[in-house]
Amino acid sequence: MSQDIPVTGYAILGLLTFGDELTGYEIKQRADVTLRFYWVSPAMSQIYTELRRLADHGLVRADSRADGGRDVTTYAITAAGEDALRSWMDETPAGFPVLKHTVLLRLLVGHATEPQQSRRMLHDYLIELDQALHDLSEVRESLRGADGHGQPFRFPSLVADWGLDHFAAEARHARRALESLAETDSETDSETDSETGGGGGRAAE
Amino acid sequence: MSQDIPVTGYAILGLLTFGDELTGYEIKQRADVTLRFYWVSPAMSQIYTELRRLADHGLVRADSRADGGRDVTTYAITAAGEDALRSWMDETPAGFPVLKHTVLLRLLVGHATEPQQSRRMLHDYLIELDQALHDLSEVRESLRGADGHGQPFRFPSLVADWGLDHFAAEARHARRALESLAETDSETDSETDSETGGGGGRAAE
DNA sequence: ACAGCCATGTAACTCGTTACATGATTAC
DNA sequence: GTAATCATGTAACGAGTTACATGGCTGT
Repeated sequence: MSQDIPVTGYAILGLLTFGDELTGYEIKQRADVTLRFYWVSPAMSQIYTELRRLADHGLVRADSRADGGRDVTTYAITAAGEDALRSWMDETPAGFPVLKHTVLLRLLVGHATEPQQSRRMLHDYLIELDQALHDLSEVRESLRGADGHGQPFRFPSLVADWGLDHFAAEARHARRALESLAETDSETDSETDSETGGGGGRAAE
Repeated sequence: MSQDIPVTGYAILGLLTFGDELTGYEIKQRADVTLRFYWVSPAMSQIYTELRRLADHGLVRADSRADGGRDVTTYAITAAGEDALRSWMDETPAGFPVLKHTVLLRLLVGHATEPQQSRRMLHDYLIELDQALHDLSEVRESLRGADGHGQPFRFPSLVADWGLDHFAAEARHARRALESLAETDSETDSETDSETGGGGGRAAE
């Protein structure tokens, strides 16, 4: 029946379970602050496409009203939508997370360029991680006060904490890799040297 | 010039920097054991498509020879391919990793179904993580002996260690979330006098 | 003999993106 | 008045998937 809904559709459906009626535009904004960390932030056009599909399936109810001179459409999840979401969660396996980690992909073939390029990349990544940690922290703070047991933001808080830890771990890994590459660098001039470089590592920055 | 190559193309190019000439089939196998953890494991058809494109751009050299009754084509990276890979790594920003984490997506909207469903999902995820950790450990072990400074598997080892830590962290997060959900559960029946479904089974680990 | 792996492709299709187009409201 | 934000779409396209098709080689 409603088997042919892509995951992003369920993600949007999920955003609508938090109570409010939202416009496509607002859904995009919510996705930008939360969904983007664990899934993706779909393009506007994709959101409208998906909302159309969900409406066709009766999973959301579209309310168009003229707000002044423009037509604004808000969307709310229907009972059928809640059913569909639940059966998706209960019956289809979640599947293993997919990581499209360009930083790791490049590090994997680090021998294809100068080590300093890998270090630069890791350094850039650390800066971006800092930003992500900052953004996600703000989200997490905004959930406080309603993150208790039966409260509305219990699950989002759980997920935000997971995400914060994840980014912190990424930063640790990036720093560790940087240290390791710093050793490589100071050894570079001494040509092929097979002994383990535990000794005189130099401070990076 | 060669601007229009998707990341997967560079990933394949990267696999070819480790020395051997590979067939499309072999590239798929290598991708299945390494790339899949940090990028994706492309479908066979995608690999052949990409190899065609890389060959058209002169970034790989295709060697077709008749091996018995069948035509087997092996691919090797060219000097132009090495240049292209290096300038991609040096000149284009890596970008923030994209995480398509269906488990977290579902946990985010955990209020849309029974808590036990979220727990089941996390439990399943832990099992899959175990498998991933096992698989990646084997890869990591296979790199030992050539993971030193100037050695061929230095970077893959760095990345494998990163990945192992990443999966270990994921397992920690999943367990923490499970504990948190277990609390929720035990509070649920004492608070409201709703009927308790199954006889108070408490399995934990 | 038959299953399973090796090996290579084509075709149809879907998700999602970028670019383009439109227009109204709000803030400076 | 003009820039930013709100709001909604269409069109072209690209990456990647599944399904299909083919056939040789290898081990039992």
